[in-house]
Amino acid sequence: MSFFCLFFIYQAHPLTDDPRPGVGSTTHTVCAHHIAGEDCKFCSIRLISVCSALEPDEWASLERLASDIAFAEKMPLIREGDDSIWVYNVTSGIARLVRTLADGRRQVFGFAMPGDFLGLSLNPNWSFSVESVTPVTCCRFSRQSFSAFMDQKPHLLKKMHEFASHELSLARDHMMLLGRLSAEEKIAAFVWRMRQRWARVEGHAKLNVPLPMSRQDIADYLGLTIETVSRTINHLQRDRRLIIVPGGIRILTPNFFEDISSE
Amino acid sequence: MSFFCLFFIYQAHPLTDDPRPGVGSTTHTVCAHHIAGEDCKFCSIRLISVCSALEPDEWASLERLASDIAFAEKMPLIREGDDSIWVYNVTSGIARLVRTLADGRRQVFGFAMPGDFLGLSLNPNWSFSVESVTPVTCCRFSRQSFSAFMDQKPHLLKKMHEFASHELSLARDHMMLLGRLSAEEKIAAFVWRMRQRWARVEGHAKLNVPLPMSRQDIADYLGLTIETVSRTINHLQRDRRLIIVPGGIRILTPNFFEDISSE
DNA sequence: CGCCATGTTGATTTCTATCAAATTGAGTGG
DNA sequence: CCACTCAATTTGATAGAAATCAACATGGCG
Repeated sequence: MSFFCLFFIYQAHPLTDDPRPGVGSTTHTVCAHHIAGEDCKFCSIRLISVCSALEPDEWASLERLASDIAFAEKMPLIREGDDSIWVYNVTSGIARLVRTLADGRRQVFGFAMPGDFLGLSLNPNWSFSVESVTPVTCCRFSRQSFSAFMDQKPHLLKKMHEFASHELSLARDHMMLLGRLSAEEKIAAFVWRMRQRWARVEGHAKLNVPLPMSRQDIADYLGLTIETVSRTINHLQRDRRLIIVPGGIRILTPNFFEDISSE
Repeated sequence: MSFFCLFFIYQAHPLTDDPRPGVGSTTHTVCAHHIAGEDCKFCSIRLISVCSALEPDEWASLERLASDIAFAEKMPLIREGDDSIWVYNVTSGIARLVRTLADGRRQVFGFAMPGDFLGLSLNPNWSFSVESVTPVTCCRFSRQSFSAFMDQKPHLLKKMHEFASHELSLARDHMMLLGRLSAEEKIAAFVWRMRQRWARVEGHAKLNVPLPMSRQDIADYLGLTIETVSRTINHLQRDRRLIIVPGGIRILTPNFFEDISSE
């Protein structure tokens, strides 16, 4: 097993291209931090990521292709249109998948969380951007070598297909939300979805739901404006459905959220 | 090669459950028509479907698993929640992928056209309904046997993954449309998308774009109401962007549509 | 302590939905 | 072949939900 322990400062740009006022232009200059690869068998997401398809003895060969990389918050991991040199397994933190139109209108497709794979399609370039919301760490592979590895491991390909199918299913849920739900329903479904998503990362569901993304991110995810998001969340608080807490919300009436999400 | 030529009348129900007035309750009683399987090498979609992954000598073994099935227009191929006994390759016609909420709100996820595969995820049950818009013919496989066949053919699995990835990409385009485009932009993008989709089926793009689905289907696809769809299309006609023709529209200013779709 | 980003609240506008009615058009039977 | 029927579509008037425009509040951080 070859471990390269050089601490390489990966040059990249903070998020400065956003045309909306007040977005971007942080003082960070260090975006990504390439650190030593860790042993798969100590990996916290090995059981929930695509790697779960592999047998312990196969991890060794995958490790040889992997390197760990860390991103500060609000940094671009991937830019829409870029060649996809790398694919990523998110090991910690949250990133948003986003596309922006020429006039600045933005749509967030989803939030990548630990265990999620970026590059499921193995396409030669990216059709969306990925930006860290919190600090993010990833296990990174070159697309070429990961693809070649996959060709030798049909069970890994099968797992990738399962992940892509699951994403497709979530995408359809989201189309339903965007096309047919009211602002209140969108917020309620979002809160419930985040609760379930955290449960899968943490192993158990809680009524405290961390929402590390900004109101703008939530708005762009739900096809709303920041004002409507703020108003709706505060309205739900006034109705005693939830309480706004630092860094997220606390659900008071789980049934209300569950019913809206499943109807 | 075993060909079963019995003409079996498959019992199924017309679309009668739709809560909206005037939808459903056709006089058809014959839904699906199980007809003799055809030879893959004469199949019109062999080059654009998942079957394109297979070598000519592999078609023979796939044929043994396949049977052709025909549906009249406005018939259910698949009901949301059903066990997925079968998976389908659409060989002709158009079907809509749709989900309906308890209160009747509907979202159309997309339109399946010749070459499209229904059941990419190979999940044991369906998370959406599929209903024929025009008469539809499919090449049908039992999910179990298709899945087993796929396990023997990694290149077929890879093709399935490519198709799922492509669907995911289209799903993201559609999230952008639903979340951030205006009614006029939605209609224009839809028209352009249908034009491109026909081009892939027919091999060449035309300015005449057949739209066999109803205004209601278009509305439910775009997250609009039927009235807004009608008004917007007629507004585009008044602006000399297109002409409404029987069964579809004719594009007059391709650039206008292309620009809106790609911005 | 004050600055700037982020979030909240209020007033008003706008786009699309809703409600309502008229028109078209495809299919049916006389 | 043509009148009739019913569904589908179009058009018009009005309502309503969310966007927009505009302050104002909060809060983290130097």
